[in-house]
Amino acid sequence: MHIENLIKAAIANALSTLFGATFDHESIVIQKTRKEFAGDFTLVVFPYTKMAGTSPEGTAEKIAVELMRSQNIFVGYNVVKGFLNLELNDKIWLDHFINNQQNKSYGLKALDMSRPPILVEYSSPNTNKPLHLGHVRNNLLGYAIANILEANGRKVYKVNIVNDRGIHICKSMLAYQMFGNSETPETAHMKGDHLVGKYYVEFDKQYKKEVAELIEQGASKEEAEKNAPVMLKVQEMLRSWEAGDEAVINLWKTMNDWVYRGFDSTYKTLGVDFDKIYYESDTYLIGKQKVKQGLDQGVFYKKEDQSVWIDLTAEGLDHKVLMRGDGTSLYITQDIGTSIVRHEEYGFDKMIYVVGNEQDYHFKVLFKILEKFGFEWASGLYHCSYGMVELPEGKMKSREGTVVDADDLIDEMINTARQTTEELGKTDDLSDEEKKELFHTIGLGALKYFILKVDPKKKMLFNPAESIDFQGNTGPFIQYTHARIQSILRKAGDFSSEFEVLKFHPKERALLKLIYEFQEAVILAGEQYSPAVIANYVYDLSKEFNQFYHDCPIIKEENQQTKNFRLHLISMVAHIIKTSMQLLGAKVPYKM
RNA sequence: GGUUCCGUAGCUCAGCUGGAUAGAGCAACUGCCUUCUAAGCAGUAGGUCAUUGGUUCGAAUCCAAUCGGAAUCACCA
Repeated sequence: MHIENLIKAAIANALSTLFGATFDHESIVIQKTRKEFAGDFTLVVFPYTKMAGTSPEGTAEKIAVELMRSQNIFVGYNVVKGFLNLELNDKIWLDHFINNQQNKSYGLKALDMSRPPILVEYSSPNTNKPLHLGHVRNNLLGYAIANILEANGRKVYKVNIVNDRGIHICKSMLAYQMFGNSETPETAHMKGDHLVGKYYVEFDKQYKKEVAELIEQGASKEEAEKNAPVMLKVQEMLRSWEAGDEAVINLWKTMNDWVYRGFDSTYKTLGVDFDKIYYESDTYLIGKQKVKQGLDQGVFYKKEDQSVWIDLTAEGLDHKVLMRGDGTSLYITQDIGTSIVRHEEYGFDKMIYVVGNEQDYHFKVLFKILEKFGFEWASGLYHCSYGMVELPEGKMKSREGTVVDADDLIDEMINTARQTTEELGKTDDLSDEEKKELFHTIGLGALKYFILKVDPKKKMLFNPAESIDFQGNTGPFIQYTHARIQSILRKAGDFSSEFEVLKFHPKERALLKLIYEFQEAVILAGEQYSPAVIANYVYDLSKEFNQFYHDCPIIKEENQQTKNFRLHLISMVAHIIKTSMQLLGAKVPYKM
């Protein structure tokens, strides 16, 4: 950061000298010079042509001459139309490198515990079926965003809200009662979440069958859907649950436990975790309480049928129902309660909800409601709205069986990593244990990078065939680059900390610049809640390293000073690659 | 229908608050491994930045309209 400030200050001074008026550093806009031109930073001079009273070229020339006269951070310049390309003194790059190369937390800010924490809510599964590709994007985004915010110096707590109650889980429970024959994950040899998911599908099958039968007997579609025996039974079951019926509650606990064990295993292989897990069955009552309180405060109003509403028409939104006529709670009821509880527990000044963009409206309403309650912290709520994951054949539909299961997907990635690695045969000397770990690292690295490299806000297309590609702009490419550097460092053994460089190779300079830019990438990623910024950065860095590797000898370099410098340079590149991948929640191998 | 988001190479994506000749990867074609890991590097080809207007020294980027796509507008989550 400081290099840019240095340059801006120099330019501001030059402008003042030339044109009299005072210039604020902030008002100076410089950009990186495009690589087809000589130079490091570029000043666009069009804004100053009027003041200079001459052509863009003339203006640029004037500014350049003054800059060259007044300071020594630039060693050269060239003017192309209205663009002044400035060449920085190599010493500036070198100093930045030397000052930071030993810093293990380069690019990361120290935690500032004097500020309130940030909460990041992600994952938020329903407990009636296993996790799928959509949840994978959610989990990877949430985990990475939490890392990135922490890298920007903020204490972050990762929280999860599990939607463990409601009609969806009752459907699985009912189907299990009907067809389950008391099987368990152990006897069925299935992960608990998959077993419960199986009965969710069973319910739907049975329901469709009954609806079809009723229609055949002369019922209308609506009647059939409303009166199908399993539908009536499942509603009955939900009422029993709310009434605390012991048998129902026990079954609910048992099946949810199966699901949690399944989720835990998926979370573990995925490498994500939480500081606190909230359960809807605990928080929905608090939400109801708050809604009643809001009613007393006059923030909400009640209709004749006893349902509770809020009027948001003045805010450009609509009327929104907050509690059913029969007093039961809705999704938003629970969210109101949960946010208040969380603020009491953590005193956060910011809470990020990582939730798909299909819920944009929901969060607008939620934030507005909390604002109307008068909570100051409501202004710190942010919906990190990400796009849906689509398959080449279109949207995933659980009922049509087109979902990509998270566990299957992970297995497939790890398998492909194994196959590819074994074909290349570079790691035959690793132990079985090491190989297992390596395949996991590469498979998940590929998956995570593939998903995180696209801007969260955009919907993304997941093509199974392409996602398992390990060449080009992929996780394994970046991991490979890291392994390559480590291999060189192993071969180099100990090397002197002394080095001196008189003139950089263009590829060396390019790497030094990218090293400098890492700090900016971390900041930008934090501001935009976008792991993609880090992903794109680390890809550029890896690509640049591979070019350098191709063009410049390292161990074989004869000049000892240059060789030492290059070894230090690539150590730092490797460290930044590792750090970047860690921010994304991915690991790097030392050999692959 | 109302609101919101999106439209960049055959495909998947970059392109930061407006700046130079719009960049990568995949797919296609062509070179480079007795030399630090070829999961690499280099090259060829591929574009009316959906369309039309507007704002200005300058627009893929900002504004408007049109076309195309998606989400949402439930006493679902």
